[in-house]
Amino acid sequence: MNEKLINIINKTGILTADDVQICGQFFETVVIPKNTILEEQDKIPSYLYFISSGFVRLFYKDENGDEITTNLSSSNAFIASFMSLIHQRKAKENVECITECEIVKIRRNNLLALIDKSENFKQFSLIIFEHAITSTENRANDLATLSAEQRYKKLMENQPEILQNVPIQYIASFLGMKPESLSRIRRQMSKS
Amino acid sequence: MNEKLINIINKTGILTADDVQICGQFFETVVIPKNTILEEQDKIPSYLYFISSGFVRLFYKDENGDEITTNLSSSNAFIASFMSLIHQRKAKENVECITECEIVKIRRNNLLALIDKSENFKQFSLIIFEHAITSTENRANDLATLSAEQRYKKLMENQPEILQNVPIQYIASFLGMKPESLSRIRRQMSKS
DNA sequence: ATAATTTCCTAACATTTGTTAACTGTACTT
DNA sequence: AAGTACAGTTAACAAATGTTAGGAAATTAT
Repeated sequence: MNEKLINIINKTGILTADDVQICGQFFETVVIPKNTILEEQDKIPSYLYFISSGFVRLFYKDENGDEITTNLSSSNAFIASFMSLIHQRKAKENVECITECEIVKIRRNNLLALIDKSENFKQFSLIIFEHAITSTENRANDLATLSAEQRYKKLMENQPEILQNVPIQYIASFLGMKPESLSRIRRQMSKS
Repeated sequence: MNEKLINIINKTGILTADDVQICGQFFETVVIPKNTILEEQDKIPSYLYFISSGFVRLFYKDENGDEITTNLSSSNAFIASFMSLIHQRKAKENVECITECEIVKIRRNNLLALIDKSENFKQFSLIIFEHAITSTENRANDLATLSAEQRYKKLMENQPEILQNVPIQYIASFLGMKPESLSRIRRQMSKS
């Protein structure tokens, strides 16, 4: 199985070597070209994804056709249209590879089987899920309490690799501002 | 058991009459005075709450001691510090009754027992959980894409009862703006 | 009931962010 | 290679929101 995924799993300390062995049967590693849509808005998603390398975003198209980026993730993160994946509902968002990515994926039914089989894996998947929710909560609270500049600075500190590899327009959308505003903020910061 | 809770349960069509019967043993109805903290930030929460009547908020104190309201709920909604309740972790937020409330609550261990016993109840609790997550996602997306005035109008349309019963300062915080800004928006809207 | 405290509103002003439009550079097509 | 589209930047201006300060109204405490 993918080495980075194994590392992440071991870091949690939840899964035994046997558990990891079993997992390996269900995870599949694939290389995905830049700009590929992995899961599509309004369709029922099939996979949970682990990003071994590369950059992935979640986004939805609003009523005006504008793309709203709701999540930016990179190496060692799990990503999916979580709620829709679990409930087998139409996804509210697209999952897209921004760069070429090495992706480790597991089908929903296999994921559920693992969860059902192993208490450890149930715990592990809960943690993945919790990360996703925490990240949404943090985005909401940051948008509610921080200025555009503060939000950008926070992203710089927490996920600097994003700034180097993700188009500015996606970053601006994720941070809840217009690309022109983000441009201005970057320029002003580079002055002082 | 509480009638409103039974109605909500029946609406989903998931639980049988027997299921509801069993639930009744674990849910407890209480009347809570105004301004009571049900669960406290940085402590491990114990209960899942159903609001039979009244208004409840989630809020956290930030590093400056400012209170940030992250959720405003009223009758027929479930509320809790969900992730912390499930994982038995310190809560990131307080759960507070804004008005006098009739609350139906269930202890975490009983909730887990029900989930474990009944596939139906597992499904039901997943739906409760999904609502909570969807509401956080919507808050984030609204904060990212709508102006302060648009956010207020949307709240007016979706939860008008909130405006009559929740202090303006909490509403402003929930909507990610200063109370003075909300005041101005309300005044300007009342003019035209 | 009165006083004290808190909430809400108002207004003037400052700051931030959005809008529009033009321009540059880059990537993609043919 | 030329042409076209797209992404990012810049600047001037407009609009929205924050800040500060003061006062009115409501709530709570004495």
